[in-house]
Amino acid sequence: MRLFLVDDHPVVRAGLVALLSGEHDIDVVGEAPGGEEALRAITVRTPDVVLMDLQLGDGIDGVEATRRIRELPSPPQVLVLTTYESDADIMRAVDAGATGYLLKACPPEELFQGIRAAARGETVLSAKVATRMMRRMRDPGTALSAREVEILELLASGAGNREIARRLFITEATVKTHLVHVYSKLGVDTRTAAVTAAVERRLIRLP
Amino acid sequence: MRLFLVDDHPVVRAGLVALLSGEHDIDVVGEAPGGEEALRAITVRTPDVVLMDLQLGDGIDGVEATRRIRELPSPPQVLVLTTYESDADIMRAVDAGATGYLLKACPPEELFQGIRAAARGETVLSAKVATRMMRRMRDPGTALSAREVEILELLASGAGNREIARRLFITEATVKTHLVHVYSKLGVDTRTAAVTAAVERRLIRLP
DNA sequence: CAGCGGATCAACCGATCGGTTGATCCCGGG
DNA sequence: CCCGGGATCAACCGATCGGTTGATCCGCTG
Repeated sequence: MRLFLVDDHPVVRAGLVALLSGEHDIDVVGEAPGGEEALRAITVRTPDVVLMDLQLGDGIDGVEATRRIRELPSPPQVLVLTTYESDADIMRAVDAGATGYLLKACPPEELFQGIRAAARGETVLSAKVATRMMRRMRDPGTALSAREVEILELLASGAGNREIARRLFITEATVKTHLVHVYSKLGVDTRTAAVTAAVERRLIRLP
Repeated sequence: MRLFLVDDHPVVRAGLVALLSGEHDIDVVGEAPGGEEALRAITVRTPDVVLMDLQLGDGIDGVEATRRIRELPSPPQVLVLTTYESDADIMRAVDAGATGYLLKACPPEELFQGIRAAARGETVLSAKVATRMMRRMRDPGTALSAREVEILELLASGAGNREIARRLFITEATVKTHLVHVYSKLGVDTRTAAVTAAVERRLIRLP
């Protein structure tokens, strides 16, 4: 099974290579520190699975890299391996076409099995990630939509309604409508309280 | 030279061991995923240098672990190796007794040299970290007063000016004056942006 | 197909916020 | 003793926000 690594930290790439050297059915056929380099290399190394970090320093981020990889002809599976478990990160990664979402805190054996499962095209999620997704499914009444989470992230950056509208290519009226829903679902009535509630519930993550 | 690793991610520990195996003057004499385990192990492994991550999952964080290690009799040097370069993290780590502060994004060779320098008791800083510290020294006018931090904490709870005034037994006018100063010092112009800036700088902590 | 929920937009209005100017009080250092 | 800085308060005003009502469009599901 051919595996390609994408992570901006040399230490992590070296660690993955070292850990995977004991798994003889998994061959690391290449690695890259950023999304652009990965896209170029993947077309010639033809991996079965790409192990992708979401935070990639400068250049495109892991979500955008995942999206472009999945748009290639006969693309490899993309398995996200990252530190954070916010709804915003998970939803975006899945939307971009990721086959799975594992946390770096997971034990190595779970990582190995995840890579093999991803190669078979199976969806693989860390226990904590799966729990979060399940809770979202069970009570969709209180779960925020993807759009509402986008609003929250811009809210957390300190943007006003006009700025949010501009960045999402919608009108202020729509932003306000979303905000009313967000406030209602989080049980708050100010933008600041919404941000702190969202951070505490791990809906979003402060950079 | 005897080195001890503290990092909650098995992948990172394996990576460091793999990278350092090529440096024959550096012996990894132990490793731990958390601060408590590290403290117990260090007393018997007697390393010269401890390589410390700041984010350690559950339990005490890297700063607190560093402080306790430096309180041991004839303690090892502690070299911080972490992902972030926020002013607050740097200041807190240095205050806790860290010998140096390196970023995980740095090239491995810089890491090797840093470990050797730390073993000699020299202070070692990543270039970006050194730049931030210099700017911090030159511009101390951004320190918030105790009262302003109190205001920020109530701000983060989502309280309006009236509520803040009531809880601090002052008038709304005074709250507004404090807010103007807080905005100015943090370089923002909305309450929400002030909260996120304050959280990132660790001036306040979300519950 | 009918209906539901999500996303979009509009208009209105009172409440709150952000910015400005100016003032008093008190403490501690030069 | 005077000065600076922090904390306190006041009044004003334009901008923004929060709440409400109502509407259209689209995709999914029973």
